[in-house]
Amino acid sequence: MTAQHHPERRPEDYDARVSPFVERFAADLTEAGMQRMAARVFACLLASEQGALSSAELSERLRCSPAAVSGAVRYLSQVHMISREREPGSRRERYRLHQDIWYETFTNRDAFLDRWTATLRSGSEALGPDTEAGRRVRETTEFFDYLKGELGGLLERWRAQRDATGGGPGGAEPPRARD
Amino acid sequence: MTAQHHPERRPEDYDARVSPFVERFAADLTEAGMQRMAARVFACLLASEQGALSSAELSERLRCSPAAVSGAVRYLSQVHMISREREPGSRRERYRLHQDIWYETFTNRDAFLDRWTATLRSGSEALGPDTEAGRRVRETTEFFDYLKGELGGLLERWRAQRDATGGGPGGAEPPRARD
DNA sequence: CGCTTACTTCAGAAATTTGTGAAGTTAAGG
DNA sequence: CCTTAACTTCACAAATTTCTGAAGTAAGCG
Repeated sequence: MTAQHHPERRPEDYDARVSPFVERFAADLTEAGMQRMAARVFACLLASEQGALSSAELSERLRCSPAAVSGAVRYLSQVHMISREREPGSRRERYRLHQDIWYETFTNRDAFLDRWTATLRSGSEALGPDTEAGRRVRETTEFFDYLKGELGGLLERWRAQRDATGGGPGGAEPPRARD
Repeated sequence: MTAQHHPERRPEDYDARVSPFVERFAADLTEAGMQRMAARVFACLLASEQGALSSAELSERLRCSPAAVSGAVRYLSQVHMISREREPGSRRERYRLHQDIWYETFTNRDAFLDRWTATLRSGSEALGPDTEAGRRVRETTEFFDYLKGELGGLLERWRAQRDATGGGPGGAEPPRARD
């Protein structure tokens, strides 16, 4: 019944060494506003050898019901942090972290920023151009606009830097096949 | 009973024009993980003429109990988004948005990033340097380190740009006295 | 074709968060 | 001093979130 097909570390290592990290990082994410189970699933995938696990593997490692996993992965794929793929010739589904997970995730934050700036713009109109409150809200709008504008470049630079470093000696990262 | 000492817009304007904005922006913040009442108080201060309100004013505008305001402002000052000041010769306290609120707020996010990178570093050790999971977690650590490093400069550049713009013609923003 | 596995959905129990009224504390002002 | 205003703290009620077991659906496999 246990999933030992992969050249992963021995299962007992998960509990002893990996689980504490998963739970701690999940707690960090939860504190920052993420749903708890979604955070646990995400952290568990991050710490998995392949960056992908099935529902059964997740519910075993996290000691929670398949139902809880189901809810969490639905959320995570809605916000584009994971993708779901079917193992061919099996009804087992695998939930996989996106390639370039942080690039993806932070890019999707644009949607948040757009909503916020829309709200703020309507607010600055309601307050009027000749009030201090209006000025403050306008400045806030400009801040988030600026942030949005900068974010893209920042992410690109990080990607470039990472790829440059990874290309050095030490064989850290084989240029991952796109599929 | 009503506070009409300030050259604010007429009180009825708050309900009709400002409150919808306050509630909408508060909802945006809540959706992003902020406590609801804290978000409402913050949004209300943002939309206030002076960037500062007393507990009574807040509980009137938000139609909530003084107790709820008390809890929210405690939280907001813990995370350094507002400061509390006493009006001299009065037992009325005012809660004031920090100057440079976004600069401050995002700078304080460093604490979050520090906690995350600490967790991630311990995780990459637990996973070991020769595993794909370890590599992934290490890359994540590096991403957040990079983010932290860039954030300071980004904020400085925004501040510089804003101050430059504000200094132009049109008298948009008098160089705010530090006190 | 049914059997079985793998996942999803749903109703509800449990836990957590949120906000209130009431009582308490502190300090201004007569 | 005593009164009163302004906030805080606390206990509890209400609302919300979170997770589970049970029942349902779909697809591989014999």
